[in-house]
Amino acid sequence: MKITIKDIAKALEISTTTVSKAMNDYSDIGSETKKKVKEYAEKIGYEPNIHASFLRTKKTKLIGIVVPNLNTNFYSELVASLIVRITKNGYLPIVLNSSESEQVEGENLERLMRQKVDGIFISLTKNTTNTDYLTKVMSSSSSLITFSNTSKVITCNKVVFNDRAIIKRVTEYLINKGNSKIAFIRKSLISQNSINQFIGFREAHEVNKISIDNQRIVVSKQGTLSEGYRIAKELFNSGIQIDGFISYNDPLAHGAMMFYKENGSNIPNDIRFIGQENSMIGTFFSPELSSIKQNLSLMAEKIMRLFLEKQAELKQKKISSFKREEIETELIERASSI
Amino acid sequence: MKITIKDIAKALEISTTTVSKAMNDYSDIGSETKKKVKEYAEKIGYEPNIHASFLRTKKTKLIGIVVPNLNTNFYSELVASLIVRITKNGYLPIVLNSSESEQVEGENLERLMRQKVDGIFISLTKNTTNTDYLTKVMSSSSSLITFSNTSKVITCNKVVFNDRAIIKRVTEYLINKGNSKIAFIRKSLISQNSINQFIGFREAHEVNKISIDNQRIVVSKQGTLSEGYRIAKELFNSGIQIDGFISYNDPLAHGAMMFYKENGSNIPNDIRFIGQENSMIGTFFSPELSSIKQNLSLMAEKIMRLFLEKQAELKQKKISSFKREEIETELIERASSI
DNA sequence: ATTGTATACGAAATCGATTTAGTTAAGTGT
DNA sequence: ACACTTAACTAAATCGATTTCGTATACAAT
Repeated sequence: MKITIKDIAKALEISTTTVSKAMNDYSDIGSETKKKVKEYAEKIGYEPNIHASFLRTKKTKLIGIVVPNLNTNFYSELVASLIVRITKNGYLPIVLNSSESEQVEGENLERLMRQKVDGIFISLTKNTTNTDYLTKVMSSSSSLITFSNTSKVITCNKVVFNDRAIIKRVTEYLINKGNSKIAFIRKSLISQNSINQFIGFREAHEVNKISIDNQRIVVSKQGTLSEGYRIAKELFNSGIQIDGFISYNDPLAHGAMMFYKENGSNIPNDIRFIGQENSMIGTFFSPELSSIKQNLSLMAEKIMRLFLEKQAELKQKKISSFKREEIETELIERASSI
Repeated sequence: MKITIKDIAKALEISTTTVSKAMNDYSDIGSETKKKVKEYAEKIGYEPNIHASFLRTKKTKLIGIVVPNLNTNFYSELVASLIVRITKNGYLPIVLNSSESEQVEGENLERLMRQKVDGIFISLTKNTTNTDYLTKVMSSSSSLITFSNTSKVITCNKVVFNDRAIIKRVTEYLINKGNSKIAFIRKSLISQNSINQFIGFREAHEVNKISIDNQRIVVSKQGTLSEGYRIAKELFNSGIQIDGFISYNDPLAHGAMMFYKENGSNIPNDIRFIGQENSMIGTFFSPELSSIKQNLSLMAEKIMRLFLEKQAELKQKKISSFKREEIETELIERASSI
């Protein structure tokens, strides 16, 4: 029941060449013929075979998405947002999950290159240091865009949040409220994402001539409510005083807030809390959690736009430079930090 | 830089036919030759071009996944689990999200058929009534497996949880504890998933000769913490008494529990609460929430196994019947229902 | 009348594999 | 010595598009 250009050619008594050219709007086909071909194609429900055309065009209309952990609100929402853009533009997304494993990440990139996808959108795991696979992608025919968590080492298109700037701003916001013993919970010591945030944290302290106590800098892998609670408890039991708390997501801040609340601390007067990702949970329990809101939809939009620009440039054989786009984020101020 | 069978043929001074057959373990190629070909292919890093071989084999090694809402813990975890199985078996997943829209769901199925994926794994939206697209898939060459939320109307492979049985069991569990005014929060009135759960709920009442008050049956679309809270508040303000609460996820139960707690109810003595999906949040706040735990990893495993069996049968041109696999779930009993 | 130039179309090669239908050479049985 | 297998290999067709290189016609310019 499959319909090919041959069927159209036969029915319209023209050559397959003409059919193909008509469908692809070649300039050497008359407008009458184009119309006839397209109308008949539509009528009999002809769909060009993507795999056959790949042989000549080298285009698959496939885009690979690789994320470190799909099973998080952040990435599942971002991926969902990307999927909408990708399909709207006539592409199809192959979604792969690295499960925070650098090795799986490498395997995923290999799989995508083997499939000859037109583009790869990747956010690196928090452990990734080896960029060999990325370099391999760069020298392949798929165009690469790294997002959210990228790498300084590789030169390619990047779309990131203003990690350094927002954390600097938020830290100064706390400092201006009189806080000087701020705990900072980071995702990893390696990921660029986390490094940038920490630089912002440090700059805010330097500008205000406040010293940072490394004991208040904690790395949390799980990033869960209960880990937030545990971290707070450990800080408290070790006698490390804090009057501010900034973490890389909301559950951590929430868990920590629970502990201090149970411990009789007055929030926000004794300790101010700021999370990230602005999740639902933050608004439901009292006091409501201040949080840094990232516009995931906008990030998806910029990634897609960058990709489409790149494709257009490739078509015109322009040599394009690489862009690094930084997306503004904002602090949603709530009771936990007022 | 691309390596084809021609390169191997030339280097080894044999025909491309022999190379192809050697790579695919045809029986009319000598074992010596096979070894030589495979070793050389490995050495120069040959990868067969998937799109070229599609032209003859009609196999893409692509599987489509369609879920109603990727941006939920349930589906993002299930999809992540499916991705692992799919890639482990040499396939690649195209993930699409229907955003609970029947129309988008139809478009997604069309896209996947156009791409000629080998299989489609789909969980229907809660509004889906039209199964025309599914029928179209069934008559296409992609094998279809519906999971989690499927349809009674269509005949195809199905993998579902024991929705009816578990809700019946859980309802009777509450009835046996003396509860007779149980609220039941369902996802939709249409989805098979939700219908099955409601049937279980009703059966438990019938067996125990307890009548159901329809005012305690609520449909919640959002399924969020705040909606759970709102629903509880509305029940309370309407003077509808309840002594039990079963919902289709955890946030709903949690939100409702918050309201009744604030209202001075003693949990679990006055009201018992049971959620579903056994999410982290349930264990963190007091009282801990009882929840029905679904084994998503097992579901992913069964879906993949069913697909691989089907592929094997297709290869042998066996005509296979359709299976409906039901996966056991369990109640994780915690303080909210003891 | 001749040359030039668009305009509209098509034959055949091509992409990179698989598969059909042989072919060749060696071995087997009588 | 003959027909008959069997094993190992290959030329050519094929899948369904795109693209290159021509060709034919009509019309304008010289």
